[in-house]
Amino acid sequence: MTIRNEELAAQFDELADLLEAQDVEYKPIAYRRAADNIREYPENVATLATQEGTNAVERIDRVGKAIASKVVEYAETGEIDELAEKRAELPVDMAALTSVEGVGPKTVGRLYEALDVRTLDDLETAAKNEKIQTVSGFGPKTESNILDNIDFARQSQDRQLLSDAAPIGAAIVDYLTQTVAVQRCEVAGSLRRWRPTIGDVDTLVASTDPQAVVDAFTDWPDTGRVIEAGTGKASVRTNDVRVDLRVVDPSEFGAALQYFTGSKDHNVELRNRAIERDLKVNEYGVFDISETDDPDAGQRVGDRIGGATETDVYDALDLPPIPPELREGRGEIDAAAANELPDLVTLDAIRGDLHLHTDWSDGRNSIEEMVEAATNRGYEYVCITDHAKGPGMVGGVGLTDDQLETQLSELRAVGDDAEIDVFAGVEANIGPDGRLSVADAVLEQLDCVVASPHAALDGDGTDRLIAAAEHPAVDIVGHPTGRQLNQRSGLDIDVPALADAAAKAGTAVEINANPRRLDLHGSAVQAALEQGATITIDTDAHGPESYDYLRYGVHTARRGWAEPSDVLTTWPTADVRAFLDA
DNA sequence: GCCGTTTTCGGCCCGACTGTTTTCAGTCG
Ligand SMILES: Nc1nc2c(ncn2[C@H]2C[C@H](O)[C@@H](COP(=O)(O)OP(=O)(O)OP(=O)(O)O)O2)c(=O)[nH]1
Ligand SMILES: [Mg+2]
Ligand SMILES: [Mg+2]
Ligand SMILES: [Zn+2]
Repeated sequence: MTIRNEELAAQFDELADLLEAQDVEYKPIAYRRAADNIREYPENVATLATQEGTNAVERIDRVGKAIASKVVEYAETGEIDELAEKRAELPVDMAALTSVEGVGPKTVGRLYEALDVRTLDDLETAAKNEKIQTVSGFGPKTESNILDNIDFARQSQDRQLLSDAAPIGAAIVDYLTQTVAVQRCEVAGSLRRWRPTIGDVDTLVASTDPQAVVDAFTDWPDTGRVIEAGTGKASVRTNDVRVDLRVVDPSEFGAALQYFTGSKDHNVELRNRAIERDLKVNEYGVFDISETDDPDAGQRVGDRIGGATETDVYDALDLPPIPPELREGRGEIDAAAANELPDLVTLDAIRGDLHLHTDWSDGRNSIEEMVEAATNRGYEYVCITDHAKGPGMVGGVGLTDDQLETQLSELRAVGDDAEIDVFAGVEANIGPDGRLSVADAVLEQLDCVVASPHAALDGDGTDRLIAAAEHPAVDIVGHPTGRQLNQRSGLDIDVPALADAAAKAGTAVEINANPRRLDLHGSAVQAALEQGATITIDTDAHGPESYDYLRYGVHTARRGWAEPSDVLTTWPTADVRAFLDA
């Protein structure tokens, strides 16, 4: 069983926390940055470590010799010596304890030393028995806050789906916009960057009366508990999610929007670029501090260069504006500096959808209804790809080879009457051995074959998917990992290897736009494009209303640096037909 | 521990809020 990047990253996050508890400087940050990059790496890092050694691992940004050798150590032995030592010195359930709001590594360290607190249960007992307030530096408020927050920490803390968080963001923006003191209000954070999952809803307001805005915010009918409420910043929890608010003066809105949109890594990189230029960037603006004695003297020291708009901020750093979807600290600042930012794909550029279901399998509508809805959306073509029979098809919904041939004639008949082009396709299952659930003789008659995994979604899927991508009849590898957000992580894939094979075989790799999937995700798309792969954005709609998933797919493509020409479904019908025929 | 179109050593983003403290540490964004 391979070690997932997530598991590997968690080791370094824990080591970071243990070191921070011991007042070690800088290393915790170094380990966390490395952990973040390992987590996002488009190949399995443990496999890389075993097969190619430390040099290959050191290619990961922020991973140097020391961390690379620890990666190899973990991949080979399942343990990291230094981590084991630190755990012995501080034998606590670090992840659980720090999941309590307001409890960080230092608190964990001190409560272990003073009260032998190792687990959430220990923490609860200590708080209930009023032991925590006896520790110096802690008081009754800290103790009761901890007690209040323990129950929440015990619940699973899933991130919200983008599609669930978006309406919450719209609701709070709507509410705040009606507040008199609010001049402008925008969603920021991961929601503005279209991350597939959202930790909290970040909202930015421009106002000259911050207190009034914070008051309105905590009075919001959806507000459950107020986590904190200061003069220009507040956080609350609704039933579903945490909502953060930041309020700034209208003249500072751009700098604040830049700050609050993030990502954190992007902000740090941007601010470092500022330092190189004797500038300071914060959420209030860009400041020239070359003539300033003490740049740390306050938030607005130096000569203000700008900050009314986001473009001001980037401009002051000699950069073109960077679209929010790119702001993940994955090379976008270097690309911007070199004027090599991609010309990102847009919703308008999409001309069709190549992965759709009807009531011939598990869809809710007829072929005609799906085609009509696509026509009304202004599409130039669709491809109907009902499930073929096979593993993972619940209740035997899939079509047999005979049924597929029957449906093919039906699709041709509908196509003859339709205003748009109707391609005949199928969604075939990719078995664990890479074989498809439909006979080659049937596949060859169809215009477009989507091959995708539906069962046995554990472990490494690279060989399996490459086998499918190289099948002569296959045109698209659909939802490649098979992940379901918050449910299952799906197959582990060496994305560059899959993309390379797909590019050579003339097979497209899908971004499945269903917001429960978003598969491939942004950084995988970026890796795939680097190998020259063609991407297709499909909704996998099982009814006309699901065509609206498209926007999640398009923004995921943008997160993967995709330009229109990279995306098959922006191509005109004739070019798509040529791609499918080839 | 990591990193480098001024560096292979000397820096490492910057600020708000809370609770505890009598001036700041910890946590979080
Ligand atoms: N400069 C700087 N900005 C930060 C830092 N932490 C957070 N931010 C900014 C960038 C983030 O996108 C923004 C909102 O913070 P969040 O913790 O909500 O992160 P974000 O929304 O990106 O992800 P999330 O889905 O909420 O986990 O605040 C930091 O340490 N330094
Ligand atoms: Mg957020
Ligand atoms: Mg936030
Ligand atoms: Zn499907």
